[in-house]
Amino acid sequence: MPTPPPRTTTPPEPVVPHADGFAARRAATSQQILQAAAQVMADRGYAGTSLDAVAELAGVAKGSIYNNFGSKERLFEALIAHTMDRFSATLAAAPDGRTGAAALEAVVSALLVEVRDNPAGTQLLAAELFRMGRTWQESLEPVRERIVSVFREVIAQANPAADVSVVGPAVFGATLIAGLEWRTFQPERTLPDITGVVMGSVRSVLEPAG
Amino acid sequence: MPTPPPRTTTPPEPVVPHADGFAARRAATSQQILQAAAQVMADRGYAGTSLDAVAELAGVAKGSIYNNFGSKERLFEALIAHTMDRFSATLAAAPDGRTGAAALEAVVSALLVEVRDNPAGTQLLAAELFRMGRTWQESLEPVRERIVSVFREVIAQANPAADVSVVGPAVFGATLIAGLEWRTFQPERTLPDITGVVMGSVRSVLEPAG
DNA sequence: GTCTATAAGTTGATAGAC
DNA sequence: GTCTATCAACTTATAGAC
Repeated sequence: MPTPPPRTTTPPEPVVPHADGFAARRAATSQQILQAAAQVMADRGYAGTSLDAVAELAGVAKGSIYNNFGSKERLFEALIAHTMDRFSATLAAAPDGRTGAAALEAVVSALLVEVRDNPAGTQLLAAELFRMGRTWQESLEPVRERIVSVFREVIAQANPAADVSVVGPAVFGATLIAGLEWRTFQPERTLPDITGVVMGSVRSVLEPAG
Repeated sequence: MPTPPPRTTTPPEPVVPHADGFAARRAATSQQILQAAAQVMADRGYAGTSLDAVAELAGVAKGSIYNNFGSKERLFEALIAHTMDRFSATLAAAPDGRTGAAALEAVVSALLVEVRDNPAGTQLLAAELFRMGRTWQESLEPVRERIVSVFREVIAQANPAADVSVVGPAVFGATLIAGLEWRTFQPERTLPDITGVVMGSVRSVLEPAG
């Protein structure tokens, strides 16, 4: 019986069994936890949110949060990142080739849509974004920057003379606060209606200084 | 955020001062506590703030907080009320007989001054004002209303055709967010400078719709 | 100023899914 | 056989009492 020739290549990697199934299961519970965390944290804030509440709402055990995220802080950071990816992608894609006033209107409208359709994410951002203390500044600053930069850039393109470092945040703030007012107190009004009013309020950013 | 154990005794009455000397002492302690609470809560939020930290920063014993305010929640409510009285009084008084664009500019400038000179109060408002859950809505809604109403009224006076229920919040948001950006990232710029840029951004609210 | 009751973050050990 | 979710115990921080 001839012996097999010596190996000339490295042995095949021990294929991880059921890799896809495990990953899918893990992703599913992570999503449940993130969704629950968004709801609870939007209402109570980071410090006010207990992992017991998140676990109960998500329908998982508290230990699962640690399996998936490692700590409360990292869960929060993942939630911020997740929410921000949504926001940034939506806002950045909104102009979609448009320029000038049409581009700004698309961004304003996109933010209003997020305020309307993603209340938990919007509230989380609004509430935590303004915490300027050292505590969260490092993790939240890039988030704020990504959002504001979309406004800055679309305004700069439409009106190169604009002082975008102040005007950008101003238009962002106008849209955000008007949107919160809309969703909370006048939900019967339509998106084009509110978009038009906000654009009418800030349209002078597209015009020469006066 | 540990929830307080159930009370076994009745809460201490918000003691009515017996004599003027005592009242003055009490008022001084209350002020110190309020000031410390504003600083800590602006950074950490309500739930993230421990009364130990407030007491230490204020230089008083923790028991003094209970003597003066009765509970953490009532301290927070007093802080909100105190901050709001400042804001409302300042904003409402800002027009000082002016009308039209000058009145709006005075209000915008007054809010920017508050953002610059009262950072703790501003941050506390910005962070807690947008918490829409049932938790604080009852105590914070009147606060939001008082601020926004100043903007609504001055705009309505200047331009009766304006849709103030949306435009008011929009101008408030524009000023607040631009002010935060100013204070945090461009503190070297002057108040008239920033006031001018914000007014330039929203000046169309004073003009007929277009 | 000190003490207590308690809530909530964290951590293995274990059962269960794939 | 691995990887994931669960549960109970541990540890710390803290609101409120005295």
